Amino acid sequence: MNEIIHPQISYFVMKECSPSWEIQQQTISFYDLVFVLEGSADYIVNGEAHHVQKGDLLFIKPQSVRSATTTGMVCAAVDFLLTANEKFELPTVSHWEDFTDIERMLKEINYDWLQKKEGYKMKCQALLILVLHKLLYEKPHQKINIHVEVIKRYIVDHYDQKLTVSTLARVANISTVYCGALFKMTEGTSISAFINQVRIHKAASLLESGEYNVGEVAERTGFKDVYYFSSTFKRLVGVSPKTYQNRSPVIYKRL
DNA sequence: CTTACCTGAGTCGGCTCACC
DNA sequence: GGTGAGCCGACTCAGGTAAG
Repeated sequence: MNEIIHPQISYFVMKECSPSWEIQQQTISFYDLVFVLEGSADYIVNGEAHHVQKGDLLFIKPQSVRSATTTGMVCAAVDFLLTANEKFELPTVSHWEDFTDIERMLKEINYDWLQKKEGYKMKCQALLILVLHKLLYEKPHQKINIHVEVIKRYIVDHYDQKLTVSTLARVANISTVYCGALFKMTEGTSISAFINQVRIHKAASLLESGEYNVGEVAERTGFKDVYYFSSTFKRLVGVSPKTYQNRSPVIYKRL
């Protein structure tokens, strides 16, 4: 699957489909995404029947044969194309417990698509990429834990400062031990590992910039000890900070 | 001389588990 | 959702080597 794709929206609609609505059997030449916001519908995709209802996402690939009927449904549908070397894969049907974010973005696309003001295609394309990113990288049944979100955002905003679990627990207003356990359970990684990951990602971009030496990068990313920074960087990235910097193209030259 | 890196010892905070 | 205890690994510090 591509890390970045450039979907060209050919058709977008957000509408209420009456019981008389139907799609005749046809082979499509585009990607078709249908998000059911209310009601239900019966789709047949490549000979396979799918009953979709509120919260269901239907994903149909190009060259698929599809037909559909409904007893009444509110849905958002988007048809899009990718360039020849781009690919996008999702299950034909997936169910989303919490689709408020997706619905909000689809409504935003609808708002701009209907107005067709200058630059609307660029904005709709960007919003569709956000929707596709969410569909691809978030699990449909994944519940976002508000405490963990608060902790992660605090870490990203304060990675250059001394961060302890007790500080983060206070920020999230939960106990220290529970904080660590909750984070591990939700994210699958420990808090300290997450902090290191954020710091090393930031360090890598500072090194790439060529503006700072290894010691300055260590200081700017919250590492008190440049040697500890160096060993952590090497453990996570695979090469020492200096080697990494030397391999990166120069963006800024130090004076 | 400066910078980067390595190693070993000691300390302390975080993680896990059992339990409430 | 929270606590206590024990273990372990992350981290610090000091001392050293190597390369430019």
